[in-house]
This record gives sequence, C-alpha cells and structure tokens, in this order.
Amino acid sequence: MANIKDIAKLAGVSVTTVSRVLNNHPYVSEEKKEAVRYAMEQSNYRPNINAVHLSKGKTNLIGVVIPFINHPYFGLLVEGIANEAVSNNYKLVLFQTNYEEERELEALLMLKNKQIDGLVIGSRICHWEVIKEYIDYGPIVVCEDAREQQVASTYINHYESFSIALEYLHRKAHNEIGYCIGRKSGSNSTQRDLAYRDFLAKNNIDYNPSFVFSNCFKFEDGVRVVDLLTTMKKTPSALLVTSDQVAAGILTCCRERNIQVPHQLAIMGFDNQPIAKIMNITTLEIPIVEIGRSLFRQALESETVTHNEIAVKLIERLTV
Amino acid sequence: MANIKDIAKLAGVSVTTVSRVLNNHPYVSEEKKEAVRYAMEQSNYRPNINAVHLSKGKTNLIGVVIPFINHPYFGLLVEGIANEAVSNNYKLVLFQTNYEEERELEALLMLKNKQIDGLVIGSRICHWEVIKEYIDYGPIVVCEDAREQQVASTYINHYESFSIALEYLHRKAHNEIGYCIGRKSGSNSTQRDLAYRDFLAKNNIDYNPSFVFSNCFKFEDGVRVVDLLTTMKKTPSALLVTSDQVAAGILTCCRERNIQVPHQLAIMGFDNQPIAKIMNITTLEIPIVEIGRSLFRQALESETVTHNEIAVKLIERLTV
DNA sequence: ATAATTGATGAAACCAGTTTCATATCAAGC
DNA sequence: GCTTGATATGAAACTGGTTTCATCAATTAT
Repeated sequence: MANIKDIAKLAGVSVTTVSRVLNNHPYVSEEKKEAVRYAMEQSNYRPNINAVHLSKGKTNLIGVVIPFINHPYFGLLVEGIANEAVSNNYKLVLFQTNYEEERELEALLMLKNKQIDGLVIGSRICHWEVIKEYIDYGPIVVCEDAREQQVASTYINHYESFSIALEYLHRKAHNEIGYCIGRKSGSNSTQRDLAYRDFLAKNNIDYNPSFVFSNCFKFEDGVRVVDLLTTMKKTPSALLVTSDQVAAGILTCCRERNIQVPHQLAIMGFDNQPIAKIMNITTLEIPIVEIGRSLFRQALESETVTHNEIAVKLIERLTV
Repeated sequence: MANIKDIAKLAGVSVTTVSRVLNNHPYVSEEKKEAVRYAMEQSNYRPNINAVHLSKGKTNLIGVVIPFINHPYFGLLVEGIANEAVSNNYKLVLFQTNYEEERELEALLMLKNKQIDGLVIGSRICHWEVIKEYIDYGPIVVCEDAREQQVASTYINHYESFSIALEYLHRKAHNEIGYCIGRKSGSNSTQRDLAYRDFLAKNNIDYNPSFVFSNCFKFEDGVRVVDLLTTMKKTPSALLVTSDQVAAGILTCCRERNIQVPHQLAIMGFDNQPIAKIMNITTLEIPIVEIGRSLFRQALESETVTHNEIAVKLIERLTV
C-alpha cells in the first residue's frame, strides 16, 4: 500500500503539499494539484485513516448506546441516528447493553479513549454522577429530559404526554386505569409514574400497585400482561401501554380469549408504529426517527449543550 | 491527558518498558512493573487507541452491513453478532444500506482503509466481482450460500427449506401456492424461486407470476398483499411468507376482513419469531441469533474461509 | 574456562498522517 | 524605492503508541 511519502515522491512535491491536496487547503498551484491527483490515482492511494485520526484527534465515529437492537422503538431511533450520520459522513459504533451497566461504561470509556467523537445514549443506565465524569472527553447526548444536567438532550415530556393520555381515558369514562412500562426505574419511567400518581390523586382514586405492569418491552410481554389480568380479582378497565408492540400483543391475546376491546378493556399504545395503524390501536404518536436525527445533530455540537423537547400527538383509533 | 512518555518519565523507565507493561510482555521486573502501574494510576492514564491502531494496524472493530436496523430479522442477526462481539472485546460499526449499493461500498472502503478489521454482510447488494476486489484487505463474511466464492459464509439452504415448506403445503392438499419475498433479486431469493419453480414443474402446475409478491419486509406489507389478493380473480389457497412479520400482517388483515385462515387462505411464515408463536402461525424456524454469532466468529478467522450451513425446522401451528 | 542462552532494559526507528514555521516570489500601496 | 500582504512551497516537529535492535548481566551448557 502506497503512503503519503510515496505519493509525494511520485508527484515530485513535498508531503505537505500532498496533505494540502487531500484536505483541500488553499495555496496549492493547479499543476501540482493535478500532479498529486494523478499520482494518487496511479498508485491507487488511500490515506490511512488511523493515522489521520491520530493526527487530528478525531475519528468520525459516534457511539450509540441502546438496550436492544431488536426492538422497533430502538430500531427506529437508530435508523434516525443512522440517517443523519450518513449525511454527515459519520459512522456509528453500536453498543447493545441489555441494560447492563458495564456495557454503557465501555462506551463511555471509548469516548474517553477518543475512539469515538461523541456518544448518544438511547436509554441511560449509569447514574448522572458517573456520566458527568466523562463529559469533558466529548459530547454526550441522551434521550430523556436532561435540562438539569450538563449533557444535551432530545426528549419527550413524558409527564405531560402521560397526563394527556390519562385525561383522554378519563374523559372516556375510565377510572380504573393501569399502565404497562418497560423498566421500572429510569427517568422517563419516573416521570410517567409521577403523572400517573398525580392523576389518581386529582381524581381521588387509590393507587393500586397491581395495576402497574413492568418489564413490558416486546409483543410477547403483552401476553404475560393478559395472563396476569385473568388472575386478578379486580382488573383495570383501561391500560396505558408505553409501547405499541406490547399493546398489539395485548390486543391479539384479548381477541384470542374473547376479551372485548375496548368494552371490557381499553388499550392505548405509544409510538404510533405501523402495527398500531394496522391493528387500529389508539396511540400517542412519537416521532422517533426525528428524535434520532436530533440526537445525532446534538452529538456533533461539541460546544453548546442544547435541550430539544419533542411534541406528541394523540391518534384516536378503535381500542379506546 | 498524559501520554506514554509522561508515564515513562514518572515511573523512571523507558517508553518501551511502559509499552511492555501495557501489552503484558515478559521480561519486565516486578518492581518496574509496579512503578509503571502506579504512575498510570496517578495520572489517570489511558492509551490513545488511535495511536495503538496506527501502530498495530488493527482496530478491534467489525463492520456490519444490513439493509435496515428496524426489522426483527436483522435486529436478531445484529443481536447475535453483537453478543459474540462483546465476548471477544470487539465493537461493531453499523452500516444501514437501505439496499443502496453506495452504502455497502462505503463499508468495503472502510475495510480497505483498515478502519475496520473485518466485514459481515447481512444482505449483499454488490456483485461478487466487486466484493472480490476487497477480499485481500480483510475477512468478508456473508449470510448466504457462498461456497463458490472466496468469502466465508453462514447460510440457510434456502432451496431445501423452501422445498420442505412447499412439500408440506402440498401434503396438506394445497396446489395453488403463492409466495411473498423481500427483494426479488439476491441469491437467497433466487434459490427460493428455483425451489418454487422446480416444485411447480414436478407437480405439473403452471407458474403464475401474480402469485409471487415481492417487497415484503414488514408487517404493513402484509396488508398490501391482502389488498392485492382481493383484487385477483384467481387467488392462491396458500402463501409461503418469508418473514413472520409479514405473515402476521397478512393474518391480522385476514381476521379483520373475515377471511378464514387456514380454510380460505393458509399461511406459512419463516423465522419463528415471537409473534409467530403468539399468533399461532405455522412457520419454519431459523436460528437467526446463532447465525449472527457464527458470522462474527468467521469474521475473526482471517486465515481460513469456512462455510457453515444452518438447519431449519418446521413448526406446525394453526395457520396451515 | 569458555560459549551459549535467558532475562531485563532502553535508544531509535517506525506506523502515516497533520500542522507549524520558515522562506521565497510577486503584486499592490504609499 | 520600500513596505505590506497574498500566494506557494517544503523541512521539520508533532500525534502516541509498537517493534526492532543493541547492550549487558546472570545463568546454564559444553
């Protein structure tokens, strides 16, 4: 493989001039520029990117931390990030954490090691104190309300969107409302639980812990929820389900067991994924791809720390 | 940030000795080893990975080329690759191609530039002649039968598995069989079409081009298929659907439009994804995660070119 | 007693680029 | 005629590691 010295020799110029041509610097005469280009073509030259990275202290790689790749929500999020990465000539390094803290730390370490230029955390595990130790090494952006932190964020106001959904169900005469959530901890979940409890308090409804179903990520978790419902004496009349996938699982299961939706059980999804449209699930639309794009853009802005709140939209269909 | 020279000075040794400690080389006395370790701790030292990469000519990164991330099949495949990557201390660089050849070429170029150590192509777009130009730069592995090529592969025998499925449907008295496929081109699709045509020929059935539905990737594509079916005069009595997702879309749509499954239309999926289990879809099980793991392992074996055929298994449920 | 091997160490070359600095030419401004 | 600034170029320093090679002491083999 030819290196920059070979090209310089071939073109009869200095390495500096070759470097100038490579980086489109001004002050290179047209003849020498042409000579360099010709030499590069002749020897099928490719700059060694690792040397470029070492010199520039930059990698054109952005890390993406998500719990699972195989999930429509995170799939769409990565898609949005990837779209923007392509436009900016960046590549993505993927960290699938399975919600293991160690995996997230590996990503932070790569940032520290300057192996990636920035880090997008799709779903955070580490405490803020841990994250803070790394903010000096490069931009870290998160997909949750981080206005109080020194990291950029694009987020849904989950308190508000949960409140909107709950009010909607309430207007439809539902008082026994339960909800399905992914992780029980995590700031997004905390916001949602807060909205839930405030709603209950406002309407003088007692909090029933068995109405909260956690670990709901995938289609098949919906089946588990219906299984649980059938064992309960008192069941909710409506479920707020923080993933259309899970909502679809619940709906499919209900149909198979002849539970009438929405009469016996109202279901409200989240995201407005294609499956929600096809199965006519009432849902809250979240522009996940757009969130991904925004997150990537923020990961490139190393100087400013911005916060981008994304609005949601209620989509009325047939399951409420 | 401290560098290796600072550490050497601090520990009172040469950079060589520090490098030896970093790489666990023999021939370093216990005292010096300890002094170096202490100095590294004191100055919170981290080696600059780009310098390491430049020196060693290795990146510990493997590229993964897939058309979409947001798809259960490729999600699972990446999950398998990611699992094995974690165990081997490798990171993944993701290339979402949307089936654009240029994206795949970018990945090949990164291999050539030594920016990644190897490349897993989940679904190939480029011609073999193009791929061949890059095999000298690092291991390339594909997820299709490549026994005739100079690249490693882990693959399903799609001819055989399609034949198995077709024979099964035939035993169940189906003669009007159609199939749904993702891309029309691509070697996996070609194998399947060959099996389909051979089956028809064997049973003296005419080939009906309207019985082949292409561009079937997602849940919502199933709706399109049912829409098409309702406009057709002569419809198939059974459909072989190369993705459980699409099969689930078709089944859901059929239920909504009161098309009886399997009496009016038999549906046979592929993959055995969770959704197939929940919706009781008869399917051909494909161990996608295991395929992903195998692909990654092959991407590390730079010396040998191996071919790994994976067996499928028919799962009988209620849609045939 | 001498030669060969093993252990321990560091100087310097090397990986392949970028960037700083010094220098030279030429035209414009005063 | 002299200063200033834009254009053009290359030598050398720099990024931060790894690896080769030379050196020397302490064993071990002949």
